[in-house]
Formats: sequence, C-alpha cells, structure tokens
Amino acid sequence: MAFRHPDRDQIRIEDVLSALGNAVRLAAVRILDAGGEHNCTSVLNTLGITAKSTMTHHWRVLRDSGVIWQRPSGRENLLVLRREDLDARYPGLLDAILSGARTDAALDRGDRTGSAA
Amino acid sequence: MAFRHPDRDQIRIEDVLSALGNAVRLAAVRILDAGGEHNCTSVLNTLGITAKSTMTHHWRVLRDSGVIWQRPSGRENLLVLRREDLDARYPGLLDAILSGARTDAALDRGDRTGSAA
DNA sequence: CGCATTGTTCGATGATCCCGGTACAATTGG
DNA sequence: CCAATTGTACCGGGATCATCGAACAATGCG
Repeated sequence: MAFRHPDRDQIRIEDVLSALGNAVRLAAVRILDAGGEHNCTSVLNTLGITAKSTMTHHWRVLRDSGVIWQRPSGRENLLVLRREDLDARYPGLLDAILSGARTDAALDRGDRTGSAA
Repeated sequence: MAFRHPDRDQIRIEDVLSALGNAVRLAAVRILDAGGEHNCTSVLNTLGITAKSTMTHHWRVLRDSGVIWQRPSGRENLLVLRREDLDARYPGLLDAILSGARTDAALDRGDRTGSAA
C-alpha cells in the first residue's frame, strides 16, 4: 500500500488551506503536531468520533494536499506532519494556524486569557 | 443593505481557512491586500471572470468568515481586508498565507527563484 | 494455521458548494 | 423623471464533500 504524496514543490497553498479548513482535519493535525507516533485509530479514538472509513477519507485529503506523510508499518499506518516541507514552502503558516487553533479552542472553552500558549 | 459581520472574537480559524481555500477568493483577497479601495466589479474585472452573482456569493463567504469588511457607499460596495482583526487574532497568519500565495503564483508562472517577495 | 487487528476500497446518501441567469432594489447623473 | 450603474436575492443544475456501512486485504499474535 504505497501512498502517493505530492513533492514539496507540488504543494499548493489553496489545497493546504482547504484541507485544514475542516474541523476534523484541523483537530487531527493538532494531535499529530503534539508529537509522538500515531496510527489511524489512535487519532480516531482521541477525536472520539467517526467511522474508520470517514477517517480514511480525511487522511487522503491531508495526504493529497501535502500536509501529512502516511507510511505503512506492519499492519499499522503511521501518520506524521510534513512540518519541514510546509515550513520550507510557507514559512510561519503552520505555526500561525496551529496557534490560531489553540486560540479558538481556548475561546470556545470559555477562557478569557486570549492566550494560546 | 447592512451586512452582518462577525465580531473579532467570533472569527474562527476553520472558517477563515476554508474561505481562503478557494482560488477565486484567495485571488480576490490578494487584490484587496494590494491596497486601494475596491468595489465589487473592480475586483471582478481584475480577476477577469465570473458573473456578478457568483462574486456576490464569494463576498458573502469572505464576509461571514471575518476576512473582509463590506461597506455600502452610494451605489457601490466597498471592500476592505480585516487585517487588524485577523492580525490580532491570528498573528502572522495572513502574511504567511499571502506570501505563500505569491510563492505559488511564482512557481506556476515558471519562476525558479523560490522567492515570493 | 486460525483469528483478531488495522485500515483501505467501494457504494450510497444527504449536505454543501460553485456558478450562471434572471429579476429586482438602490443610487446617481443627465 | 428616466436611464444607466452597481450589486444583491433567488433559483436551479451540476459537482464536490462528509459520513457511514459492508466487504475485503494485509499483518501479526497465540
């Protein structure tokens, strides 16, 4: 099961933005960003939702847009953020998005600090 | 015709990203970012495309997501980027996106500089 | 070798999106 | 007042998207 990933210079910001402009995928990327190795079900369980096939769909969108690497390992499927590539092509973009997502999450939780640290 | 704009702290990054994850809207925002006052048809003509009603649709998406202000003035409709609000809520996001869009445009034009200046 | 685990593919369904056309409202200029 | 300009509202069609269930392939464990 070899997945097709775009090369670094085939990545398009329009695709990245629309990939991340979805609550489930943005949450998934936040989990990947937190570090550690993740397989599909681990993220799926953390999100607490969705059928496996739904998640497969979201992984494909993230993979096709160049946001993640998806690498088969044994019977699992390891997921990693393509941070180096994204940072190289769009400096500051990923950090801005991720800390923005934290800001939103804090607001939605009712925090009044305005901080996203 | 008073438009409904979200307050600064009602803006959600998910909405911003999906609003800008569209070629037409991203191009429109790049035009607004270039400065100057724009009305709908001026942008529409610069983009060289689409029916007025299509553009109205895109303005609504950009407005609802908090990316632009839309202010009636006489029989026109002035469009402005909400740069202050976006910068306040998501520091670095807009700049990263806009310069990323320039990078993409340069690549698609065949440039090999890799620069987005 | 069985069997459970992992995750994909396929098909279907309802929702949403993008787009253009027509009609209409508001404003300005002659 | 009348006509032109500006842009929205509404509608309908086609495409894409998000979701799920079911079936299937691959792997690893006992």
